[in-house]
Amino acid sequence: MKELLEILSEEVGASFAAAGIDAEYGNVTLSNRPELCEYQCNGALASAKKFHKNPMEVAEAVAEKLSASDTFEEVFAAKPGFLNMKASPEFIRKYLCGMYEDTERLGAERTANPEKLFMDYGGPNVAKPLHVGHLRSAVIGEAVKRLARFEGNDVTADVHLGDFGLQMGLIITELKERKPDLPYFDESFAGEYPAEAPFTISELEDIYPAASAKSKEDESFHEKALAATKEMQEGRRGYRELQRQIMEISVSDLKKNYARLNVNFDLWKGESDAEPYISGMVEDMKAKGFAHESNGALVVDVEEEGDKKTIPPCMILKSDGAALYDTTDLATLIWRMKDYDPDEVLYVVDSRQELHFIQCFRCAKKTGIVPVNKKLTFLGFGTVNGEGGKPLKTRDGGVMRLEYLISDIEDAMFEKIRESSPDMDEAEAHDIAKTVSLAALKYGDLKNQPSKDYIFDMKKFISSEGDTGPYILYTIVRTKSILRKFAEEGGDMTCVVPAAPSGASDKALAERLCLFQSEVRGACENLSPNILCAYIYALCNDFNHFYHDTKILSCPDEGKKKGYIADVLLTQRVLEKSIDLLGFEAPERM
RNA sequence: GUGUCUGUAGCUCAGCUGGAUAGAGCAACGGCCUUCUAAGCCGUGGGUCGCAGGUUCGAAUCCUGUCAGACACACCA
Repeated sequence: MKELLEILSEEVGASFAAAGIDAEYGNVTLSNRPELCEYQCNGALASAKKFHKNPMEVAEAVAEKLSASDTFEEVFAAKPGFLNMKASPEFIRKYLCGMYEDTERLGAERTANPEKLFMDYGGPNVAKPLHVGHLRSAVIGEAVKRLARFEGNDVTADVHLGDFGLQMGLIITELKERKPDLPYFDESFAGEYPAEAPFTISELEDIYPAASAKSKEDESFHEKALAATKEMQEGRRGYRELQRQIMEISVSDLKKNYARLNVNFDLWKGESDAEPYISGMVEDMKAKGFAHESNGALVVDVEEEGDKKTIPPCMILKSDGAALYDTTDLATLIWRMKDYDPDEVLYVVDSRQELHFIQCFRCAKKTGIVPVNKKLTFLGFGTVNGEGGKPLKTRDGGVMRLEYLISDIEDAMFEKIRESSPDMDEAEAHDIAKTVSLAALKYGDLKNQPSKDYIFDMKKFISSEGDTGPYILYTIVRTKSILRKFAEEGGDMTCVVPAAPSGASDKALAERLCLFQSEVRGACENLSPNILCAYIYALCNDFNHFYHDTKILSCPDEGKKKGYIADVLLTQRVLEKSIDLLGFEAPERM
């Protein structure tokens, strides 16, 4: 189906053309003065300069033309030259029917230009527990992925594990100090390494912070870690085996955590998967003259004309010859291009890494790793702050682990449920707490613009008042409850059909429903799930208003009642489809 | 120091390519449950859109300057 505003714009545009003005001035938007009208067009004002016509006269001429249209119930010109419109109930009914018949996509068309998209989000480091910093990448990335797929794009999602950098050297060095007798450290060892890893996930989680702290104080420890990193990268057998073991243990733990967040990846590749491409890439860059030495390191200049500030060169190898994040990110692009040949690679990463990606992208294009016609996109997100605007920390100032954050919000939600429904079965209350708290967390994050920092306020997130996840879910639960009751009372769902809205609140609801596809498209095109959040919040408001305004099940007029039920059903479908795209779900009751 | 981003109600934020009296939510105050889940709904108060200029019929939105804050500036990722 065409988008509602597109249909209206075309019709208004035709009237502009008939009045001798370019049809594109007929662009229709939602009204910002709902008391006056539902839709407006400012084209007459905008065209005044170019066509040297009195905007008011233009608006009146267009209104005159449109007054005969079945699409509009009312069209009038206002003061300086606004064109104000109301859609006819019959037009709305037809549009709703179109959405209603398409149970899969609710009338939303796929993009006319589907592309092959490769997404890089998540970005956890192996051996380091997930912390709040990983939340946004996962949550935003997952939503963007689902939106892009819904729009008809071919999307591959890669978690891109951090498993090839200094943190591996730190772990190896620390482990060597703790258990020096392990065969991994014996260079002359030629036998089979044990199948069992020499550590558990919780040991690993203890080793990394200890090593990290040590390397900051102890210069020699730091140097050992650097050396170990390089040896691991160069393929020292025992270290590679350790790296593999660390990976294996971490990945199964990470998968659990991401599953808990309802976040899924197609690929569980890591930085280390780029290793086979590194030496060839370096040689190629040298041979073609892109790379040169600078202060002992190997770099590629990426400055371009028009830069407002000097962009530091992209570093390919450190002065000790080891790889670093530029190296693996570039070499990773090699296999992504070779194996997947995407039209676009999209990175959902902390915005503080923007400069790094500018360097990488330029270098990749300059050296031919990525053809110039492909898109490399950086979607940077802001920081999660605590109250007071400083980055969220634990009470003792440490990094907030993601699983604790999730548990805390789940516990708080459970308490809330116990208070409001003391009779509910405890197991069910736990189930619901899980579903609702995840929605609270994800919606609380996604409703913000990705690029902006936001303040994490647990009380606000789990509140069901205002623009929150629980409020959205509560509204969905209401729709389900009505539909359940309708069926229980013997209502026949198969002969329910949308009706022309007859009152103010059902018309407002109906017209909001009609906007579904344009909002989804807007969210997808702008990489902004917050647009969809704002839409479903408005839809929930409209629905709740309608709900309080209307006797639905006890409506004496059978025809009207069927129309109301259709509205409820369509509301439910639109909301559930939307939250599915955002990456969470609703319970049956709450 | 250089660059990027942010500055809208007490708090947290929306405001699309400039358009009609700047919108929500929270908090405050006041109403609404014998009727489909009150985790809801309705209402009241609250703003010189950081500041100063400029562009024009018209600016929160565009331009310049200025103040304040956040972030980034090659061998961590």
